[in-house]
Amino acid sequence: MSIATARSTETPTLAVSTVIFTLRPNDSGALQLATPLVRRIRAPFEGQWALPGGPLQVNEDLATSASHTLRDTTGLEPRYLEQLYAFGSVDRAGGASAERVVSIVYWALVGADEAELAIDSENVQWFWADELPRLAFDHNQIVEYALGRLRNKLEYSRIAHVFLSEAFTLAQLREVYEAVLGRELDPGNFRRMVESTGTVEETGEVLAGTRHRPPKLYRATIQAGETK
Amino acid sequence: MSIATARSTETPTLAVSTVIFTLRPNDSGALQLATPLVRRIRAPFEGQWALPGGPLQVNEDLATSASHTLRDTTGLEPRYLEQLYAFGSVDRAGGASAERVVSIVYWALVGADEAELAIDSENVQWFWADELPRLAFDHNQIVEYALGRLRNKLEYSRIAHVFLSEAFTLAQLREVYEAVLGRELDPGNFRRMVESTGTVEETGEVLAGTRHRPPKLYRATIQAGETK
DNA sequence: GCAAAAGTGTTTGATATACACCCATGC
DNA sequence: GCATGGGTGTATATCAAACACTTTTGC
Repeated sequence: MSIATARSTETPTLAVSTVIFTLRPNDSGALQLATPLVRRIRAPFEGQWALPGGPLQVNEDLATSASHTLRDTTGLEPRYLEQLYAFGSVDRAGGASAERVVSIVYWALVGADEAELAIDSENVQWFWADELPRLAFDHNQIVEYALGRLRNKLEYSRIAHVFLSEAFTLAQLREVYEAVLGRELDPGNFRRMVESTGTVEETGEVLAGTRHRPPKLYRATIQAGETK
Repeated sequence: MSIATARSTETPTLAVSTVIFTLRPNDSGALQLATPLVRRIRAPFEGQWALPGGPLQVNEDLATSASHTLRDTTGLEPRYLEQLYAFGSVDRAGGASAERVVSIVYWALVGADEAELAIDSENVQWFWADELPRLAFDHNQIVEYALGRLRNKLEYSRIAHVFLSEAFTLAQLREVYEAVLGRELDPGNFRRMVESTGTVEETGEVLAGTRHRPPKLYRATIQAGETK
């Protein structure tokens, strides 16, 4: 299992990383999942892209640390934040590092509207979540795992609206589902599904300016944003 | 949030703990969930019961550490082992400790047959999972969380058979479900549910010695035991 | 034969899907 | 008026729960 040969009395280092998702329109105008990565500026994996994160401070809670990272790298606030998994294989650096690092990974969602304001710099760039380059450490696997969790969670819980602004049409909400799940949904059935769960309520307003019948606007009903 | 006042450059300590479940017949003969706890022999929470666990060794994988703990405290091997959650609130010791400890918690299942051989000593005792005393740290919450995960997992995955020995009757399997979920299930519907999932197959044998029609024996079909 | 659990069959209701259709607006 | 997506209605399939019934053993 382990390829580590050096033994020491040192304890493993603890880091917190965050997989951040948002939705952005791609070239053909459809929404697509995007995630920000940071370029590593030192060994191991120097120059390669990696998940944003850093060592856990003694006086900082895990979720707080994840939020911090998000703010520091993108300038954004998470609309949703949840612990994903703790990754700690002895050989997860693939032999590229002597140091043992255990990463507690969170995953976060930010609004599509806010995400447009996100910082893009030489060392922070957004990628399409399904077209990532080869990342440092085991970070490709981690993103895959987070994607699976997001898709799964979308189906049994009701977090889709966090991608949207406060008021939205059901067509917009459906577009979120379709982008995340990667398949088309029947508008009629989708409407019934959403209405039956009681997660949205009408605002009373409609969205004007479309070429056709103006759709009703909805808002999300009160629902706990997770942190644990 | 935090009640910590001291700041230091120290890094948080990393520990791995394990919530261990098995099924044991209670006084009325019905199966009930039991879990082993260890008595703390030093501050904080000296003398109180706590989850088995210990600091993570630099050259040890997370799941391996959890297995180790299980073996050391009970003498048993896990039949199922999965990461539960990383608990790391700054104040999770409730002010009783100056040290910051982040615990990566696993949950494990051991067979009811094996569990009878488990060690019971002055400092290791088995408790009914729903009648625990007040535990050290936030361990009561952790066990509750693990219980929820077990019940949930039982319904959508097929891990119930790990409590049983290799060959079992459907009535025994149903008894496991009933004990974990805490409600009775229709024998006929239960049979169909199990058969439709294809998780069991007939051994060809029947169980003799009952007062009535001898039930068929089944074994679990090949299925991945998780570790990640 | 009778009791008791094993095992089978049938009915019913809830829910998801497919798809036909009407509605309201901009042009 | 007509194109277009918004929104509603309805038939069908699938599946879970309830429950009646038959089978096979020990006594």
